[in-house]
Amino acid sequence: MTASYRPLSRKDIRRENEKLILEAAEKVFAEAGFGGATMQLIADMAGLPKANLHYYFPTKESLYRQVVQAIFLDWLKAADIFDAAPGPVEGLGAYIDAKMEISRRHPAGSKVWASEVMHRAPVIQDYLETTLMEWTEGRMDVIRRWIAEGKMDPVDPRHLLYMLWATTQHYADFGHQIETLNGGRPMSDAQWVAAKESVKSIILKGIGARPSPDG
Amino acid sequence: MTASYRPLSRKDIRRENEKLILEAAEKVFAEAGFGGATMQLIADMAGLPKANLHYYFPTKESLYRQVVQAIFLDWLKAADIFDAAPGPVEGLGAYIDAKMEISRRHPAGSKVWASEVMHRAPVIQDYLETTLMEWTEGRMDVIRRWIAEGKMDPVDPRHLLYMLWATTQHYADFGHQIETLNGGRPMSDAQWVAAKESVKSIILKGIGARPSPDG
DNA sequence: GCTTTTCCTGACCGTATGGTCAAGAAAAGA
DNA sequence: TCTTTTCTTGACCATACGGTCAGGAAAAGC
Repeated sequence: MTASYRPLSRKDIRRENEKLILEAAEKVFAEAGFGGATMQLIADMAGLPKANLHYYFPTKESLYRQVVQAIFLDWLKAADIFDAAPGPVEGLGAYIDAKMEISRRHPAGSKVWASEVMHRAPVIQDYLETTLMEWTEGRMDVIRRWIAEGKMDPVDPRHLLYMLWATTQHYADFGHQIETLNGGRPMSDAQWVAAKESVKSIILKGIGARPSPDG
Repeated sequence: MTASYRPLSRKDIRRENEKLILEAAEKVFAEAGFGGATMQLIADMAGLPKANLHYYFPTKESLYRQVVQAIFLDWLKAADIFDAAPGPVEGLGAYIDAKMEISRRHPAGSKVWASEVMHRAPVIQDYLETTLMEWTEGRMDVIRRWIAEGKMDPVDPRHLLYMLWATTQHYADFGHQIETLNGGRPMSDAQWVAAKESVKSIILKGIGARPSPDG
């Protein structure tokens, strides 16, 4: 019991407050956009005075930058499974599952990213040109290899990737529209399963993915 | 010659200025979001003094509302072809073509819509609940009919529609990302053709669309 | 020509926002 | 214990924004 009353160390305080602020900021940026978000709103949601935000993050833009960076790194991780897979059924299937899960659990992040890109990426253009470019080239190589090995039809790997991004992120970015068309109710567990299955089934069949013989 | 120097009538002036303002507003709202857009920016882009904007559109929100409404009506038109088609190959193929063309020619509108929905549709929620809901139900009926007639696989029509929206609008909403990944150059005519073909081919094959016998 | 209506616009106003600062509280270091 | 460093925060500031308004210009109506 006594241990839990030990005063927080400096490092703990900093880590905890930064996390609190970043989480609040992600929500507010997602709901209001960069221009519509205010430091006061973020402060209220984090339960801290506004001046305290400026102590940890000197400007609104620096706070926003860190939010976007965290999202981007999160997405890159989701694609690790891609490379190790023996073929498109396993690799793309798992990738779709992973990205759908992010859309479900982390919709605010997806919205912030979409907003940033739609506004011509003023903050993360360098990421697009370096990290994302390399990542995309690498994944296209994997797809081309699968095609060469006869594991799927010879589709354009670039547009396949765009379709994967578009379709999976749609469930986060347009979640409000989907909810409205669902009678005002959020998608149930069963509906999420159906969504994943629909997406996977149409895309995998659409590219003529053939299950690995040694799967 | 003399005719072209006739002073503009009141109706002409109004129509012309409103059009000028709406076009400028669409661009600015698309690039900066509702919160980031300023009446001054829109005025500058339209080449009019700010006070003149408030003469035609009393508030920023009323201007925004009209921009979003125009976009929505534009999209509804694009789906007329859907109903008349004998089957999914013609109907969905033409719909994909039409929406891809809008993404190419009218990307700002798509971005404004995306932004509005991402921010929980504060301005057009009623449209979602009425017009869009009815439109969606009607199109799902068409798809179900095609399925019943054996013209395509029994896929979930709802998620098929979401995939169509997501994929086609992605080329507008994420156009900047696509351009960056394309070496910083906008997609060429040939690349647009390839994009359309990729999307159509994967989706139509993915749903097992069978060409109409009497096509 | 005279009156009415519509259009135009520079100057102005209240407010909200991002950001600053000084002074104190609390932990760390010696 | 005394000093140093880090953290906290109410009060404050300059600016930019949405919106107003009065007074004039220009068509329309008669």
